Amino acid sequence: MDDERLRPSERLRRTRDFQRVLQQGVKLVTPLFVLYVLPSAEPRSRLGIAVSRRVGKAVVRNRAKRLVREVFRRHKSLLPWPCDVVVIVRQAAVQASYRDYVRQYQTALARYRRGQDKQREERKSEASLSCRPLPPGSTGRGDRL
RNA sequence: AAAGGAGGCCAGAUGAUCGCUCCUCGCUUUAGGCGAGGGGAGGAAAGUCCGGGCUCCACAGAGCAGGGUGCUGGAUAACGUCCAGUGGGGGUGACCCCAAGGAAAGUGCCACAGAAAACAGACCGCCGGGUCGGCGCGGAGAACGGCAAGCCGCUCCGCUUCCCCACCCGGUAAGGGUGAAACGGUGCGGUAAGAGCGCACCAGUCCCGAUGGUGACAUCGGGAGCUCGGCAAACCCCACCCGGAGCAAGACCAAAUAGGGAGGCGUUCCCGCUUCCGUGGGAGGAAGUGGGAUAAGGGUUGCUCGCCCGAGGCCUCCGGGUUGGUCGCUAGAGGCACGCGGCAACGCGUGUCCCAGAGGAAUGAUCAUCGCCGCCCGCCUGCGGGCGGAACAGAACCCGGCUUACGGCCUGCUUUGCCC
RNA sequence: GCCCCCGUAGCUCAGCCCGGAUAGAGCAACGGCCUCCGGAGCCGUGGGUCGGACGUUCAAAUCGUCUCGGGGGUA
Repeated sequence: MDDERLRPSERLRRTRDFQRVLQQGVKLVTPLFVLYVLPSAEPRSRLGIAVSRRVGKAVVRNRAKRLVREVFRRHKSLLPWPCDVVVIVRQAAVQASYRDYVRQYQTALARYRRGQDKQREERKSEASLSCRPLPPGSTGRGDRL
């Protein structure tokens, strides 16, 4: 998975998709942005970005989106399986550099993987279930708490 | 050198790696993918303050209302923009600024202060005249008071030329603390006092004429004592302009809901054709279809008229579905160069170039080198090394302006200071 | 894209249409009275670039233009 491209099919474009990820995904808060991660049935991970007008002017918002897109594109291997990811950029990200973005993204996804591994082990001990590491939406909703 | 003021230009460059998007070509193909080549933010892309193009609105027609503009001439597709001028104003100057029609069409407002704030009027003042006036003067009286017969206060009568005080009548606007603004200014004459009442000069206004200019206007001459305050970014008047909406305009394709519920209004007439019924043939009737006139109602984004649409139709409310794709979408009032016309804005001609088209929304990230600026160190005063910095800001249908934000460079200009 | 509203004391608002000089009201703040103390009540006090700039006017919170910030409607 050393693919560093970002095709149109790897982007979230529908309001429905955004709503689903925001409601059912795992929320990961960092100083620069808020990540929502939800495992997906699609062959590839998809990215959606939201930047509020309160963050800054058009130039500032566009730059934030580009940096987030770059981080996602360069670090796809951090996701253990295909996921839909929504990134909500916070105001503190205005002054941050590309390196800051990378650092925050890495730590956030490390936290995500640790949480998922723990869940999987619990589930394995309860009952030997499917080998496919693709949790359905119902467990995803439970992950938020 | 320092301040100032005008105009123009640029918006770091090159390369590598990893990406995004569009176009062309080729291969492959189920959407799609791969390869090659090429294009990919701005001077303001911004604010949305104006003006157009373009598209649609069963036509855009008239009047009213509403909005806008406001010296002149030109430029332009158009403008509230630009250019050239006129008239004002500011600055020592280079230069800059001005919503700059009408206040002798009308209405309204001008706080406080002040006599008075707008066809003038008259508080003080000045002047003239008047009075059972006061005051003054003269005479008389004796009741009352002071008191040494007299005299004074007092009472009555008469006079009053002048001066002073009060009041009344009239003249006048020279002077008057005020105020943002006070009914032309100065001087002389004149007068009871005064006043454009008269005269001289000056300032302004209006009228007439001449000359120059397309014109705004300028200059000159003559006349009228005409002196008529300001505010129309107060209402308003005059002249000119404005149909409405906006690319989410609009066109097509696909999908979905299923002709959903409640209330109200109207459910008419004429003509042609076809079929059927009827009949001796007709008249007539029913259904379908095409056209016309209307009704209810609607459109004409404020109102009125007018116009237009309009027969299982229209209006209002509630409920439900879709909220995907393609086109519009970038070749244009286009850029650049040269020539010509014009003071200029700009126009014309020729040649040449094709120069962003996204759609949860592309144009990016990292690194290196060079160039620029600042600081520090070495130091042969030119170079080397290190660190840091590089503004405002991101196309969303397209143009022309305006305004606002902002880094730097260049050109010639003005004033002041110093040196030669 | 189109359209609208707001900005005045620490806070919530008047005043603006139709200009006139001390810009008001309530709450809050501060001081005093009252009370053993506090609250409530009563009396008093301070606090304003009227979002900013330019203009019109004798005079601007008010009128005009530009601008900044905040909020909303609509397809």
